[in-house]
Amino acid sequence: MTDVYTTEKVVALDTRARILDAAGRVFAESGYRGATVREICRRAGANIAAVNYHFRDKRSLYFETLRYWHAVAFRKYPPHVAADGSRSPGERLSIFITQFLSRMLDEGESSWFGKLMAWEYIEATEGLDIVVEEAIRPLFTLLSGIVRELIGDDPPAETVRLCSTSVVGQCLYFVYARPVVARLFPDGDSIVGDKDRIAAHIIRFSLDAIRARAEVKGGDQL
Amino acid sequence: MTDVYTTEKVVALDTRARILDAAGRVFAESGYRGATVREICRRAGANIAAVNYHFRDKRSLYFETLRYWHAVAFRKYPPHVAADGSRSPGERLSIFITQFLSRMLDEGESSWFGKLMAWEYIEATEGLDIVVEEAIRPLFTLLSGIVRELIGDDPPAETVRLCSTSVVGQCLYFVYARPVVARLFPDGDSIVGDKDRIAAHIIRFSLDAIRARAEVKGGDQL
DNA sequence: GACAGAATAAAACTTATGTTTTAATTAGAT
DNA sequence: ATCTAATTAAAACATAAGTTTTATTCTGTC
Repeated sequence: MTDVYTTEKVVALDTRARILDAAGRVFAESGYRGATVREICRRAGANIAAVNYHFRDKRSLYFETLRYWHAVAFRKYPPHVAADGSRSPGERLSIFITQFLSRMLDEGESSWFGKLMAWEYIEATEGLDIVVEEAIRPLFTLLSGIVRELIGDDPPAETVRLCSTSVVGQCLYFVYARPVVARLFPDGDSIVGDKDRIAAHIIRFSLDAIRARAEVKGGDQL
Repeated sequence: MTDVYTTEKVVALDTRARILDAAGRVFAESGYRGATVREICRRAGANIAAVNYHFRDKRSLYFETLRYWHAVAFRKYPPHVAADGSRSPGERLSIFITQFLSRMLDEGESSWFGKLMAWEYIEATEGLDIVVEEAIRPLFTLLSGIVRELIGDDPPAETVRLCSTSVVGQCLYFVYARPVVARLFPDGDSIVGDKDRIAAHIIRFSLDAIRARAEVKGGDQL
């Protein structure tokens, strides 16, 4: 019976894996509400009933999708790179911002979880609590540490929170607002889609703002 | 016949106006897709068929709602206040940011159009082109002028664009990300909802970043 | 007071979508 | 080779939402 079970599982994984793959793609594109079970199954080459059979329902499929692609994304973009103590805080902020943008803007499946996360920001589902605790909070804590160090001299927690939020807000804007930005600057030289230029700007803008905070603090103390 | 017509119009406006009011509220709360005709009519105390009778369909009702509440919002928050030439660029940026946040975060109907605009950023409808041209572009142009003046010395258009975008991005983040921020900092002292503290932070962060850009430019020239 | 047209209301219709049922098929064990 | 359990497929079902139809009520005019 046990052997049978494993062998059967392999067969099941074929369809199950194809659905998880298609679900990652479709949920990333359209969000939870916008995605349809029919579209996921169509792309997976599976029958509609397969979602019920392998995952119970759309909601559970979504949770499984979050879990699965979270693992994939964090293998590709390990956050500890931005925590590398041998680098300066400024370098670490650069790495963080570049990685944070890549997570959401890259082509292909490595960015699916980042896109799911971006969707949760603006269209929260029941999965938000898990996403916050397992993905957003760790990243935000990492970012806060970098910001705290950049300001120096044990700044107030609220200052750190707000500056970190400004960094995240700028990044997310470039992910969400692409249709608007594309219309504002329809000429070809629009920055939309040029991840490197976007990253370079956010890094510079944020570093300047945070360092100014540090300088003022020093000035106050003199 | 003409007299009859005006009198009839008054009667029609009763229901029509109530629907327009309810539509502003519901579309602002839930966005175009999330809003339902049934809910709008329920709140308006009108029959479902009234939408078809007075506005043809949901899409046209939405366009009318945009048009109507756009006028209301710009009466309440005239953008020219942030263009007042007698004020310093820094003051004008403060006014712009405060107004921009108020447009979206205020209680009541004066913020409905701002919320509709915020929805268009993340869930574009066919109305986006109109919203961009009639509401977003004028504001962005105003903001760009302030930023250009803050940097000084005729900065590259792309620099102005990017810095302006950073300002807008920070503002919008605080509107969208409230569920996430509320979970990140569940303790009472969360900044969510404290519009004034949010505004003060964004003003400071942005002014510091933009002024740093100005200083470097000056430094380059020496 | 009766009539015409506008406005409202009730109900049905249509489509999209998640879910479930039931039948057919497939794979492995004996 | 046959049987059992797992898997897949087809179809039906249920619900929600936009739209439309039809009947009723209301308003102002003659």
